[in-house]
Amino acid sequence: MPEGHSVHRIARQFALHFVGKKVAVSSPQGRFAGDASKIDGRLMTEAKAVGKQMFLEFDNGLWLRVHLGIYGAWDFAGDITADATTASAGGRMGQTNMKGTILDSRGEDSLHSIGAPRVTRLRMSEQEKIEPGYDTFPPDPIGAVRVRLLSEDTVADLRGPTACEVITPAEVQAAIDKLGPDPLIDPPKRGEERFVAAVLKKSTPIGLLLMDQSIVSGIGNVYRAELLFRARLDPHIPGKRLPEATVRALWKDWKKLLTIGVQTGQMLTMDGLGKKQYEAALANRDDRHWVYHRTGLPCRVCGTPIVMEMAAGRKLYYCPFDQTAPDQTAP
DNA sequence: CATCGATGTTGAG
DNA sequence: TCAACCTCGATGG
Repeated sequence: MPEGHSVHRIARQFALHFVGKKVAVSSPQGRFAGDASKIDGRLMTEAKAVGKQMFLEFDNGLWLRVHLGIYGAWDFAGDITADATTASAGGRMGQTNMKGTILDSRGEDSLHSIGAPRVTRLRMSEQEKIEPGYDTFPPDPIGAVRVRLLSEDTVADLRGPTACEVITPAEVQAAIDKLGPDPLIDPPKRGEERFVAAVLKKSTPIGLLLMDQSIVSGIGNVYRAELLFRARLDPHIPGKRLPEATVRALWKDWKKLLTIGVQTGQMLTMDGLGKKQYEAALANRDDRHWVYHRTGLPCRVCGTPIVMEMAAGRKLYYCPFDQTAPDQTAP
């Protein structure tokens, strides 16, 4: 479920609260027990995200590779500073807070404790939310926890990942080499050039290319639909038929949306709106996108009903009126 | 309470 | 092309 922005935020959580600490690694559920012993008790030395994958390095040179897939999630607890969560305060998390069950570890309502250093329990997947607290540290694992990473004052539980394995540096490099550029990882110029070159050589429709992690990293079904609408681009156009300028603009827009996503923890794709509409988008998840999940609803620009069609097993949403072939003669 | 579907990927056929 | 993976919120009875 998480697209690239979530994974970067999760990596940041590890960088802030685990890197530099000795980590006890276990597998309460059991399925990771063999690999857990390879890194159990080591110091975590680095945390980084590339696209939808995260890599955690330990001081014996081994890495933990995690891909959350469609249901994976991390639960953090302990000395997790409010830092990583404040940016979401206006959105989804605000709603959670308003249910009234959220207390930080000092027993104060999180909404009214700006600057408070701790929250009780933070779940990070495609959404982020604060969950009810616990009595003793570390808290008991909730559900089937594949991996538990426990430092002296923080804990992270992983459940439902598509991929979770301990690998060597060479294998990390191989995994990254299979991925297309990530705007937050690749050097700016080089990332754009890689993307443009890859797209312009493919006869595959751009709607599929944007979802191909070997072409560009981190885009999922929401960002795909929204990027194409923002570009007013027909998803069916083959990559090689697009003007180069259009492809460059797509890359720049992805970099922009990803940056916003990492900053806010939300997929804000209607950033050009006025203040009033923008706040409505923040408040209502159903009112947040141009075309995603809006089958049959009127296009926000022209009123034409939004179309949904299946493409490679995923739902593709677009406006059949506004999203057209780009003008080949444009500069 | 049962069922469905999801912001993903892999591998079998 | 499609099922499997494995979890959980949304939906309907």
